[in-house]
Amino acid sequence: MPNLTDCIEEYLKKLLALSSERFIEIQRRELARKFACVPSQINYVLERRFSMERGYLVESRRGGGGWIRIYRIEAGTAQPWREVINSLNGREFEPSRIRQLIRRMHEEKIISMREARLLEAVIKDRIYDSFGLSKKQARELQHELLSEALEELLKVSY
Amino acid sequence: MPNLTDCIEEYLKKLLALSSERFIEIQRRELARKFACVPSQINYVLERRFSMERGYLVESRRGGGGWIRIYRIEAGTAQPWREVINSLNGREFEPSRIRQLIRRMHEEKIISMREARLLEAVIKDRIYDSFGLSKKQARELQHELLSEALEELLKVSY
DNA sequence: TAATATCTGACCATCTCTGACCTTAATTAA
DNA sequence: TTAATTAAGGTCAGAGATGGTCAGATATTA
Repeated sequence: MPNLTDCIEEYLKKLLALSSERFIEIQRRELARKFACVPSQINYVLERRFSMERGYLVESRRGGGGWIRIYRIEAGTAQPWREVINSLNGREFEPSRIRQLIRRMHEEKIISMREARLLEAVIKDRIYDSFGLSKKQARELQHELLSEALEELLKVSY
Repeated sequence: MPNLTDCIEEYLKKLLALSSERFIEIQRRELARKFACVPSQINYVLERRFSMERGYLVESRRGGGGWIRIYRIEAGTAQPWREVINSLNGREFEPSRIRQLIRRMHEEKIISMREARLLEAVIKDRIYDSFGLSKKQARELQHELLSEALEELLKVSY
C-alpha cells in the first residue's frame, strides 16, 4: 500500500517516460488538486524523489501562469561522475545523500549492484561507533574511504 | 504448542513460498496486530529466524506507508567463502594475508577485478593515519569494514 | 539452577503530510 | 506608468505514522 509520495513520484516518472522532451512541466496547484493534497506536498516529493543526487533537476517560476519543470539528467560516461565525486569534497559528508548518489550510479550502470552494496557497507555508521572517533572524524574517515574506493572503480571500466 | 516466534516464522515462510517475487513485503504494525503482540516482537523474529546466516535479507522503510521486505537469498557457490570470512574473526587482522585472500577470491571468480580493487582500497593503511587511532584500533576498524563489505558481496550473487 | 530463548514496553529515528506564512510574477485599476 | 490585486510557487515547523533498539521480565531448556 504505497503512500501519497510514492504515488506522485510514480505519476511524474510516467509522465517523464512518455514525454518526448527531456523534461516535463507541471503546475503545483493542479497536481495537488489531482492528488487531493496540499500544494507543499508536491515540494516534498520533488525534494525527496527528484533531487540532484537521484539525477533530476527542478526549475520553477512563481506568479500567474507559474510552472515547475522536471528534467531527467543524462549520465553517459564516467567523467561527470568523477566531477560529482570531487564536488563531495567541498560540503559536509551526508550519508543519506551519498546513498542516493550510489543508487543513481547503479541506475546509470556506472557501478554494479554488488559494487553499490559494497560502497554502502563502507559508510555504515554502526561500524565506526566503537572506535572513540568523534562524529566529525567518523564522517571524514567515511569520506576518505569512499573517495578512495570510487577512485578505484573509475580507474577500471567494466 | 509452538510459541509466537515459531508461528510468525512459519507464517512468513508460507508467504515467501507462495510469493511469485523473490521477496515478500509486510507491515510491522499490521503483522503485530494479526498475532496480537508488540511490534518489536516482529523484529525479534526477523533477527532470530530470518538472519543472513539462515539465508535471508531484510530491508525496511520507516514513516507513513513504511514496510519490511524479506528476501530469500540463493546459497550459490559463495558459501565456503562465507566460512573463510567468519574464520577471520578469530585471528589478528594481517593486511598482507587479507590481500592474498582478496586476490584468491578474484582468481576463483568469486569477486570481480573491480571489487577486488575496491576491497583493497578500503584497507589501505594510509587512509587511517590521521585519525588518532592506535595501530590496534585501525586494524580492528579495517577488519570490521572488510567483513561488512564481504558480507554484502556474498549476499548478491552475480 | 543456570543458561538460553522469548516477549514486552519505553524511548528513539526516520519518513510523510499539513497549514500558516512568505516571495515572486502577471494582470488590472488608477 | 504606477500601484494594487491576483495567482502562482517556496519555506518551515510541527503533527502523524511507521519501523528500530535495548534493557529487563518471563518462560523454556540443559
